[in-house]
Amino acid sequence: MSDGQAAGRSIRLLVADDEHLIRGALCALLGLEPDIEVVADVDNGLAAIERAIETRPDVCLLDLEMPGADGVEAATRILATVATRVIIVTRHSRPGVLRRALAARVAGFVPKSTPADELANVIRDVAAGRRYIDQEIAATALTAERCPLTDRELDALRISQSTRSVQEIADHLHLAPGTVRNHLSSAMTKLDAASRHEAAEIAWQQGWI
Amino acid sequence: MSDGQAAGRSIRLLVADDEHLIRGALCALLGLEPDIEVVADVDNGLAAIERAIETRPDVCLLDLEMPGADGVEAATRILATVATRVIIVTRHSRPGVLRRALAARVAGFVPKSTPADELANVIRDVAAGRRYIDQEIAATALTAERCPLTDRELDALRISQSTRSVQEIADHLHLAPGTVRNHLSSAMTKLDAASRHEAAEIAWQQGWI
DNA sequence: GGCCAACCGTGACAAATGTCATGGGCATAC
DNA sequence: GTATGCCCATGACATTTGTCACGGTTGGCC
Repeated sequence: MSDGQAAGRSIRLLVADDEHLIRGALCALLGLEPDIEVVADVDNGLAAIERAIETRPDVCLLDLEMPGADGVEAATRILATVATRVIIVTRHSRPGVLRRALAARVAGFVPKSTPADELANVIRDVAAGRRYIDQEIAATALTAERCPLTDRELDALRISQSTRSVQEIADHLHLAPGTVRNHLSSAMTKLDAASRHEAAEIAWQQGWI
Repeated sequence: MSDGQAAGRSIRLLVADDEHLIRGALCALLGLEPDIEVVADVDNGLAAIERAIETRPDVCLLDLEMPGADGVEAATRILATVATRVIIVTRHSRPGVLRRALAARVAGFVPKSTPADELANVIRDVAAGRRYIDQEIAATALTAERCPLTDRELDALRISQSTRSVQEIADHLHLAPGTVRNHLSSAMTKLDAASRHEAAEIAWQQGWI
């Protein structure tokens, strides 16, 4: 596979973003570029996977925040099946997500604050086989320290996001309530949080859960 | 003021959105419409106010979520100075914000899920002096019951957003801790929340604080 | 006037939450 | 082998949080 577009052939692009306004604008704008052709546009992650398999685009432009499957998950499943390249576009770049994305063999990672004409260049770069990671995001990702939490602490935090009482968390994990409180307390200390909710929030921001 | 654009004159538009990618795309796309001319584009609320005063556009398209001044605040200050019309674009439409927006004499209110070509029509409608409120948002705003919280409950919730302990809230309000807990408890009951944080979150979602 | 409802402020009480000290298991280092 | 360090699990303890019952004030209504 690899470079399917020699000079003269246009880049076949799939666009996935759940906001119609933005997706429509992107499609229209990128479609104007002489060397880019939008072959599919969808509004959720699952549809992105399906259409990518159908249309086999050269490049997939995926929003990170989407219903169905988020950008990284969609990327993983697309790349497992189709010979294509993926660019993730994101609004808030939680450090740690970049790590996940790179692990998923994503070729590009840009924030939505990127100017539109620059995005076209990123698409060309990626289609040509290069990688493009936004400077800013890369810097914060490097600065971001590694996750200091243990497995159990992460488990407890993850469940505490969707649950109200410690007892419920304990039930899920088959642990005594005191143990759960202990893990949560430990996580709170490490993250300098005042409550388990805040700790979970921080861990989420960092992309650890 | 009012209808500055008889047939033949193009609609002069200001676009404010903090995400370059989207703003760029919007400007380019709307600029393609024969009867729309983008005369200014900015990335924050304060700049929107300045440029609106300078360029006196027919219509201002403002993102609700912006640094500096949010869409409604910018709209208020623009409309106090310039004879123009404002359309607010939003991602998550908290009910209650619509109320604020209408009170600020905003002429249009649309979600980002609006297709791009429809947005152009909304701009034309608004420029012609009509109003356009998205059906969906209007419906949820009407469905949304009036705020059941009392003044003190709102005070307590507001402060609890930025503060950690009940004691601090009590200090701010010059009340006994027990009193604050009481107000918060009352609010929690009314909003069916399990913690003051959740109650504050709900009140915020509803646009009450 | 008396009655009623709503809001505010307060402290006593019960439940939940977070902290701490302890012990077991399992690696790696000496 | 022993020692050290880390993670896990647990129960006892103190603090924080939410609930409840009470009294005071205000304003509308008969």
